[in-house]
Amino acid sequence: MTRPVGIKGKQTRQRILGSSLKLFARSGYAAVSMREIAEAVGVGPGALYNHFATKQHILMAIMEEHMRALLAAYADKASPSSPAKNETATAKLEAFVRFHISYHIALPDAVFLSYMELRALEPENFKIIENLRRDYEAILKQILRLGVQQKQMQLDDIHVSAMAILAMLTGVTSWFRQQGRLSAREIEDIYLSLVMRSLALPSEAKLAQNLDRKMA
Amino acid sequence: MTRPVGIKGKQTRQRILGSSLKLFARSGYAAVSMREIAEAVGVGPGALYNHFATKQHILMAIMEEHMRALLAAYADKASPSSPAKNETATAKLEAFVRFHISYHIALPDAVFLSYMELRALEPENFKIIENLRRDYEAILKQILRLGVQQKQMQLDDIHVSAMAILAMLTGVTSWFRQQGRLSAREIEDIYLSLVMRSLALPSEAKLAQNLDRKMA
DNA sequence: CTTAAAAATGAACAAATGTTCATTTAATAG
DNA sequence: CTATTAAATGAACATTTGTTCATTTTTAAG
Repeated sequence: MTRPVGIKGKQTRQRILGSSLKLFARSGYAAVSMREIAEAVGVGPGALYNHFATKQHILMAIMEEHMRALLAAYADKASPSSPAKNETATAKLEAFVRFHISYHIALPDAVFLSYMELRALEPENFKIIENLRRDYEAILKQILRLGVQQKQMQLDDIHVSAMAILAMLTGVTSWFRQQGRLSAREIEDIYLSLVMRSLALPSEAKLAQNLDRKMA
Repeated sequence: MTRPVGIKGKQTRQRILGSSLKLFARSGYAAVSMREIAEAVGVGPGALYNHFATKQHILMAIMEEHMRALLAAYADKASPSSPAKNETATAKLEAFVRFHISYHIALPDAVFLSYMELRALEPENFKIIENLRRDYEAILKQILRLGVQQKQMQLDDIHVSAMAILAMLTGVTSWFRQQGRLSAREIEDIYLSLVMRSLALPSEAKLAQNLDRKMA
């Protein structure tokens, strides 16, 4: 028996991506062999090459599809619900934080992998993923810029603030466990509160203001 | 010629650790071969085994020494300058944030490695590093606990807040470049400001308060 | 100066690596 | 039903892997 009954090609492709994602996330790209992937899929080693030219192509497919899905999911969730132009920066930020946390909690492996294995990408692939990442970061930066412009937020540096907030939010995947003490919604609320306060206007956050003065 | 003149053993050990750190940080533990390390050190492959029993021992030595150095550096910097008991939680937090940022900016490779390659550690080694990491996290948690107790800070959850702040601070290593637009000190200030505001007392951060209400 | 320990060499080993390929089977279009 | 294509097999390939070891050289102690 060489080819199981009732199996179509596209299905196998998806199973390869799924198994690879799990294995790469657990052990790292370099530490996973094609034979391990094949075994996890339940297939011979050679079969993988009917769907992907090289191991690198598998990694790239996972990362690119994840980044595009992330951007598409945000576009879907943010745009149609209410016309973006009419929203305040604060409301947009809340939507962004909630989206980011819930999405990252739902797909921890893909997020973890896309962050950890950037260095395993060949230069041209790296550029593509890096650009998609920049597109996503640009969303938050734009919200912060709008918040400053609308005098709803105070911050010292758009870029650093965006990087700091994203690192904080994404970090949730490193400790969150599905059966843990807190629900996804509770974690969303806690992170949202931290982010909102960190950008509070100076006139309404006197403690922070005082600390700033003390530092100088 | 098999053994160069004027080379003592301890020097080679340090050069192995240094070269391995760079290579592991750049490409990942699994992607670096013992031959690459040997070549970087300027030595034959067999020589490595005069100093470390296995590749895993090299990784473990780097990580353990880094974590112990981190804890020792904090103890050195925080304790002797002023008796810890008399400091406010706010002052302690400022010291912690400044220490963390400056230390992580100074040693980005070691920090990056110790975070990224935890999964490359064998179970018993993992436990040891995880415990050292917990010791470090406990420092921040204790400061937050004190801040709440002294009514200088407001936060929803000690553990989540600590994880969020640490992720934010540590994230600096992923984008900071030594010759970049901002100096280390400027970055310290920006992060400090973000952290301080995120823990601002409710009475003094009405914007955040309002947002909290809106969420509920 | 002699001698034992420490350090370095580089060839060698078995195992594992990513990938290829001739072959066989299942699915599908005409 | 037939012919073609897509999918799967598993043995085979050349490299590369972590590690060992007999040997040689340097260091340092008595």
